[in-house]
Amino acid sequence: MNLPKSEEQLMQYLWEMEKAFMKDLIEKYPEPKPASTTIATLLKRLQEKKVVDFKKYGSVREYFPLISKEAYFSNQMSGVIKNFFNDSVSQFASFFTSKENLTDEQLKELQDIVEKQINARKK
Amino acid sequence: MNLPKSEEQLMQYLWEMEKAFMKDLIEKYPEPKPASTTIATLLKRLQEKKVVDFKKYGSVREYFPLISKEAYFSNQMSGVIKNFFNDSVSQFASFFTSKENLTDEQLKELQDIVEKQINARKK
DNA sequence: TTAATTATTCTACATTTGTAGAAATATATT
DNA sequence: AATATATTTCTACAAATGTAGAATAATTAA
Repeated sequence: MNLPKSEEQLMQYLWEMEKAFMKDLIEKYPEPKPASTTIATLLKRLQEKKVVDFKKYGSVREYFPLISKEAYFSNQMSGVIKNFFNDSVSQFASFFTSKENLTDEQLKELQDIVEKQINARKK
Repeated sequence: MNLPKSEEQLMQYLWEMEKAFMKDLIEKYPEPKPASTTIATLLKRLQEKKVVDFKKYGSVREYFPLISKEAYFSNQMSGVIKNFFNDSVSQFASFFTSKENLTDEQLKELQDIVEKQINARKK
């Protein structure tokens, strides 16, 4: 599932809020907000794509995501890694740590994270 | 610069070859190959976008990328990281190491890479 | 040199995406 | 109840994308 930018943006807000009514979503958008019908269209399309659904409270709809940010993100990453690194995660990691503008501090953090992860798996 | 899938695929091949004639590009595509005019169209569009250019050998054109895979990739990553991790690289790294399907081995590799990187920066 | 092959440009057209007005509904407010 | 407000569906339309045929120019092989 590869959503277009505008829909992804909307999903971003929805993931953040977990569930939301139209007006909450509109609020999320920074000025200049898109027309409410634009948001409605996006919601409609996302429903068609089975990415969003809603629960009805009386006649009010509360929208919620059908796929998790994690799943979606993982998928995105897999795509990038496959495309750019021949499916080699370590090749990617190497690139990432060297080229991506990590500060020394962040690099330390990463080291920490990796270590924790390794330990977590040991047991 | 965010290229559509089909153009990105072509760039992928071009990056791999560094420079190429039409026929080399066509060869790269797996069966069933797209029509050659399709590839020509993509090349044209990429030229308009200033992402690809060519050198003329007589009347034969040798195409080459105007932006590096690294630059393009970095940009893609920044976008993903910004979108999904609030611009926090370490948050991304954390997610990456835990959720992404890294094998233990790969994780070790990553540890190694990080360490090397840290050492490389020390001096 | 003539026919076959290759490369390039133009044109075309169906889909998808970005955006939003008009109309219909439902809800809240005076 | 009458009006203003919010929500939703429909319709619309331009731009971007995916794909490729027709026509043309250039190159090669018979």
